[in-house]
Order: sequence, then structure tokens, then C-alpha cells
Amino acid sequence: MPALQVYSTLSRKKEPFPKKPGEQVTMYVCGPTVYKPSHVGHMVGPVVFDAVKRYLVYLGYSVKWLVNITDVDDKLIHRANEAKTTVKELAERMTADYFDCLKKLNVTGIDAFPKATEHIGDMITTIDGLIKKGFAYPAEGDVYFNVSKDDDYGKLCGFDPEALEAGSRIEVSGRKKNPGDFALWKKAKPGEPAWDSPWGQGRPGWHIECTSMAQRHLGDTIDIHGGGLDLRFPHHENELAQSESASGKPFARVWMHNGLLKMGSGKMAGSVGNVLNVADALKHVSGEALRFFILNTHYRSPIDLGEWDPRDPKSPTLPPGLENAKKAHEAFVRLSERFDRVTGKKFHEVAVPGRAEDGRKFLLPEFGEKYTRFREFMDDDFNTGGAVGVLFELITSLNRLADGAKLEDPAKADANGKAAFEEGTTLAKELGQILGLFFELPKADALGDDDKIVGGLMQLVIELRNNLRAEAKKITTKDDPAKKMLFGQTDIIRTRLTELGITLEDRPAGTTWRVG
RNA sequence: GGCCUCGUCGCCAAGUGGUAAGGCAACGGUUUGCAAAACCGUCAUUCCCCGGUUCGAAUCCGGGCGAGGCCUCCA
Repeated sequence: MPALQVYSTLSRKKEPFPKKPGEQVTMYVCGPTVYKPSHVGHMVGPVVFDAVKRYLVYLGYSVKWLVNITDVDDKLIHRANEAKTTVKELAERMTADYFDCLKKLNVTGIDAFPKATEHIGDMITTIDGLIKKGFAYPAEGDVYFNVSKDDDYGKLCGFDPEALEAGSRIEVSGRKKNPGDFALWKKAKPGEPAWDSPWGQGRPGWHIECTSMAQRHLGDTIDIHGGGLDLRFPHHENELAQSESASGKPFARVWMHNGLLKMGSGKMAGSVGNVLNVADALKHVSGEALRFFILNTHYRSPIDLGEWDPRDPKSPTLPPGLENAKKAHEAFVRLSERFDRVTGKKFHEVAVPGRAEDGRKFLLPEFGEKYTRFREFMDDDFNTGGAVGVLFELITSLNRLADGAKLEDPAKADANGKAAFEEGTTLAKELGQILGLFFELPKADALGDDDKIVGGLMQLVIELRNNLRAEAKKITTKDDPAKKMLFGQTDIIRTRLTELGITLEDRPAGTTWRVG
């Protein structure tokens, strides 16, 4: 197996991953400012890095992953004023929404969500240290970072500080010594949330929370720092500058930036008005299918939802990209259902290996080939798009196997074929889990008794319909009117159910039904 | 204006020097009482265009055209 390679924004090339399996990896990914409900774009980073963590754990690393919650800033303050509520209440409500979205997309790997407001003391300590070292200066209640004191400022983005100033449209505050200087601490305006500090009442600047929280929870040097490509500048550049100035050590061994979500030709943004909230998308597509959509593309590329305008009433319910992903994802779910029918076991209860193993032996060589190629894709800078392709190839060969060995028909099923199918499907589950795909549709929430009634009714309908089918099949004369009439009735049942959104599937071992 | 990406089948997408994965859609077939699902087959001699390097390029270099991102809050 080739060693894991990761692309770092800092060096602009793929590098060998700096740690060995068995060691601990620390990961910090910039999280949301919780002032609005999460849109689909907010989920890209969490899903991508959740897959990164799952794969690292699979390779034998122990991973500690933090995502910060920015619960105080200008946008929150404005929004809370608009909504006639407090910053605290708004932040708590939107944080809950964010957590709910993560859960629906199977993002379970985040170990902690430090909040900015809970680390004000740490930030003051960091800022104070920067002032004492001469990297920052107070000015009329504000504190600024002095970019001219930082020799390698601009190294993350490859920006020349001089050029930056020339092209800058930033309105230069009179308090700044250099146009590129940025606020570490902002003096409070009346009515704003504020904390006491050596420089008077105020609140932290945008970038400082990440420095203080990362250093407090993960140490001065973290292994992976992640975030959206749009955060590269100024946020990560500034975060990097202040962190390394404060500690005197490298801040992150690898910088990973995920591509942004596009809607057809342009980016998805609140200012364009073409945002798709996660909650709205989930009305029409499962969280797992949405996750699949994100992981189907390499994380550094932009992800395209396709041409779609939520403001146009003639638009379909989902953007083309999600519609496509939804259909494609069904192949995974059907495989798990087929596994249940064919083996009599529950796919979702089958145990799978949780650790990588070189030189694995399988009943069929092609399983080994899929396993190897899946890992090669993941080793190559977490190429989930390629890995998903391998998963589809595996599914096709498993279905071919099940068809060939007649596994759906208990009377004709081939035992060797069944054993191979079981092993291969278990492998598919193992690989799917690495991506956080469990091959399932969301369970209906709190249907309870209604669920049982629907299930019972469907059994009844299927039984009655199969009685009619059996009678019809007894009549061997081809054009017998009675036969036609009986099949006509069975087809009416199926057609009407289809119109209700229920699909019947007649199989050798019996009839199954599903919604959709 | 400066910095940086990207342009692969109708759509999405992997592939970054060795002769084009995969998904969706479409068409033909097998299976089925008919369907659904599944399977088989067809579907890019070609990777925006023009040059160059090389035995060999979608992959490297130069130029052109087109799209996007960042430089201001943004995952």
C-alpha cells in the first residue's frame, strides 16, 4: 500500500502525511457563525472532514477533532436586533439547528465544539502575549495585529503584503499602523455584548478565537487545519500569523481547504438569494444521500448542484445534482435490502472490520481488487469521488453474483455464491462506513403505532393480491377472459399503490413494498 | 487592477506522462403474467481551441477563448 498523501495549501502540493498509524492526530476545522439556519454549503466541510477522520481511524490513528462555534460577532448582533432577540438566544437556536443537520448527515466524528464566548479569557491571554512580544498594539480600545512585524505574513495564500495593500479595498482605519493590520480586540459600542479586558470593554476580533481555542485544546501545533476555500484569506492567513507569532512554533502541519458549493454557474450565497437550507433539502432527500452527493466529488473541487433557482416556482423540488444523487444512492439501499432477503440476516447488524489490513484475502479475487483500489483512492489525498466509483463497481458485481447464483430463490440458490455474496456485501458495508454511508434511508421519526398499522395493511393488500395472482396463474389458457380479469385486478392494485408513492416488487420468495 | 483555480460523453464525475473509472439519463436485450428491481450490451479514437516538448500528453510548457473563487462577512 502506498502511504497516505495529503495536499497542503501551505506547500501547494501533496505531501506524505506527517504522522504514522498508531499516533494521535489533531484536527481543527473552522465551524459556523451561528446566526442563520445552515444551508447545504455549510455541510461540505463537516462531511469531508468526517470522512477524513473516519479513514484516519480506519488506518489506525486516534483522532481528536474540534469544530468551533462562533457565537458572537457583527452578523449575530445585527440579526438578533432584527429578530428582537438576544445574541445568546439566537446563537443557541442556530447551534441546535447546526447540530441537527450534522446528525442527519451522519457527521458524528467531531469530539468537541468549543464556543467563542466560553474562551474570552484565553483570547485575552493570547492577545496580551502578542502585545508583550511586540506583534500587536492597542489603539483607542481596539487591539491590532501588526503584519509588518511578521516576516512571513502572506505565506499561506502566497500573497505579497505590499501587493495586498495596493489592491485592497479595505477602508483603512486611522488607528491601524498598516493597512493589512487586523483587529484582535474590538472596542464595544453601546448595547453590544462586551467583556472586560485590559483595554476596556469589548469583544474579540474574528480570527483570534480559532488561535486561542486550538492552542488551548490541541496544543501549539496541530496536525490538520481545515476549512472552506473562502476562509483562506483573510481568516486563515491571519489566524496562522497570530498563532505562530504567539507560540513561536508552526501552527498546523497540514492545511486542507475544501471546495465550495456551486449552483450552476455561480456560487450559492445569501447575497444572491439562491441558498438551499439543509432543512429544506432534507424534506426531499435523505441526509445520507446528501452526504453521498458531497462525497461524490473530490473535496478540493467545487461541488455543483446544477442549474436551479429556488425562487422560480417552476423549478423542480430539488436541484439536479441532488436529484441525481438521490437516485444513485438508492442502489446502496437496495443492496442492503437484498442482503437481508438473501441471507436472512440484517445488513445493519452485521459486524465489519474497523481497521485496515494489508494483504486481505477474499473468496473472490475481484473483492480484493476493489478493496485495494478503494484504499489507493483514499490514500491519494482522500479521493472520495474515486472511492465511490469503486463502491459502485462492487455493487454491480454483487448484484451480478446474486443474479447468477439465483440467490433470490431459496429453492435454487447456490451455496458458494451465497457465501461470496455475503462476504462481498459485508466488504461494501465496511467501505461504505469509511465514508459514513450506511446504506440506509432515514427511519420514519416517531411513527410508532401508525407504522405498525401501515405495515399490517400492506401485508393484507399484498396477501390478497397474491391470492388473485395465484388464481390467475392456475389458468393455463393464454387468452382466457377470467385470467385477464384477475391480472387486471392485481395490476390495478399495484398501479394505485404506485400513485400513492408505494412500489410493489414481486420476487421469487415473495412480494416486497417500499415507499418511493 | 492583483492573486488563484478550473474547462473530460446530454448532466454529474475519477483520472495529472503510457493510451479515457463510476453514477444519472437514453437506446437495445435477459428476467417478469405484466411491472419494479437487477443483470448484459450500446453510449467520449477522444478530453475548450492553437502551437510546442516527448517514443508517447486529457495529463508538462506557451498562447488564446470560456467559467469560477479570493482580495470585504462567508463553510
